[in-house]
Formats: sequence, C-alpha cells, structure tokens
Amino acid sequence: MAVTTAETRLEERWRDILAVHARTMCEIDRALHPHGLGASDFEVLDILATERPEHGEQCRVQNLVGRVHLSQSALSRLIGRLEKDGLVERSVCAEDRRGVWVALTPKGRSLHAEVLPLQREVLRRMLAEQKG
Amino acid sequence: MAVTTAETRLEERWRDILAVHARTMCEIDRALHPHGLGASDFEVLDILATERPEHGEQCRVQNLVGRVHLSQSALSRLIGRLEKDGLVERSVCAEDRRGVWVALTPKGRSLHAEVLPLQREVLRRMLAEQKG
DNA sequence: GGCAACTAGTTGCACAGTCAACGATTGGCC
DNA sequence: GGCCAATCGTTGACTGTGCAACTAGTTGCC
Repeated sequence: MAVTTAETRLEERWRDILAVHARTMCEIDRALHPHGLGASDFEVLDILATERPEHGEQCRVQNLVGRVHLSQSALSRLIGRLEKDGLVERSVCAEDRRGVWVALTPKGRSLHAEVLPLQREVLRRMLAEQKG
Repeated sequence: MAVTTAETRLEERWRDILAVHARTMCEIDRALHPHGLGASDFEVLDILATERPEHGEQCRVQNLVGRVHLSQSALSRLIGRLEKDGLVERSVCAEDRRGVWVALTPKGRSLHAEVLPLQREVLRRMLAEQKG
C-alpha cells in the first residue's frame, strides 16, 4: 500500500510538472511570437544578455549548450536563425579556431529588453498561482 | 529589492521546471525507445490502460485531448501511428458518428504492462532526488 | 424539410528538434 | 614531425508538432 501511494504521488507530481510546463511554455510562445521569437530563442537571448560583455571567457556556443535544454545541432540552427534576423553575430574564436563566439547585436539587445517584461509577466501569471 | 528577489525566485523556479522536465522527458524517451515508443505514445497508452474498458463513456479522442498536452492534430497522428503498430483500434462512435472510439488491443495492453515499470523507474530516479 | 452554426477528427504545410555523419582543429604521444 | 583520438560546430535525413483549412456529422431555428 505504502508503495502504491508513493508511486501515485510520483505520478501526480510528474503530471503536475507536465501541465505547468506545457501551459507556461505555450503562453511564453504566444506572448513572444508577435515579436518573431519562440521560447527557446528567448532563452538564448536572455543568457547572452546577462553574460558580461567583456568576459574574455570560452567560445560561447559550447558554453550555451550546457545551459539550454537543446542538442548542439538544434542550438546551431537556432543561432543561425537569430543571426539571419540580425539579433546575434558569430565570429571565430582566435585561440581555438574550432570554436565560435556568439554575441548580441544592438538590435538583439534591444529586442531582448523589449520582450523581457513579457516573459516575466507570463511567469508571474502562470507560476504564482501554483500550490501555495 | 523585494521585487527583484521575487522575480529572481520566479526565474529560478522556471529554470528548475525546465531542467527537471527536460531531463525526465529525455530519460523516459531513452527508456521507451527500444520498445518503439516515445513519451507521448506512452502517455496515451497509459490513459487508455487505466480507463475502465466497459466504460460506455464518450468518444475517446475528444476525451484524450484534454488530458495530454498535445494539439488535436498531433493526437490524431499519434493514434494513427499506434494503430499502424497494432496497439490501438479506432472505431466510429455509433451515437455520434463524428466521433471516434479508441481502444487498446491486447497487444497494446501487454506492451503497456511491459513498459510501465520502466517509466515508473525513471520517475522514481529523476523526481525523488528533488529538493528534499 | 432546409439552412446556418457548431463540433469531431483528419490532412497539407511549414518549422523546430533529434541523431548520425562530416569537416576542421586541437592535443597527446611516439 | 606525424599520427590518432578527442572536441567544436555544421549539415543531411527524418520525425513530431502546431496552425489553418477541410470533410463529415450534429443541433437549432425558421
């Protein structure tokens, strides 16, 4: 019996996560779509925006892979799209010429600033009402 | 300040959900893939399995839409795939001939029984270690 | 009966995602 | 130096998903 209820609780918790995730994701997409962005796009923009510009750190792409829940290839294409839209710029990494640096353009930075409140608002709306 | 920390907490909570969702989803996929199923497929199978067989209820498809986080069209195709694999059967609903009934075949039921422990095990492994 | 509004499910199309294979570069080891 | 393994990023082929448009069936109203 104890096992059964533990299992049930696990199952419920999973359903809960699934539901919150789906609803929130969907809302973010809906809020950002008018600006030509999807949820993943925003996430990358957001990471780049909070990154110190004068960072001198690693070649970015590799750096991003660990932080977004996306395969390397998906990320590559995503960056390609952002670049095509003039939101980011790619440049080869001098020290390790396999690597690629990714940086926000002014346009990318301003778009991020524009949509950040929208995303936050969705988060507030969808996550706040959650169980206490 | 209070506003900022509240925002930060929201942001963290969202990142948390994103991370748990991605990791768990990925693991479920990985566990079920050898059996020819994805996470969504399992979810539908699971709902059908826990449904009372002699239910006399509505036409199922409509019933399912509300329970999985999938568009109606995605669900339609998913059921199509399951049917092609002989796991479920579609039949027209006599009372409302627009509707379609979906039911597990014996093969579908046994496959569900086979993979259920795998999914549970993943849930236990991924969700249990979560914050306390 | 006949027409309009609605609902159930499927399908065409476009797009974002994964996996596997690839080209380029680096680093270790002989 | 020369070779092999590992790493970084991109690309090709394929799959699953959502939106919009569609067909088929139902309900209500005249």
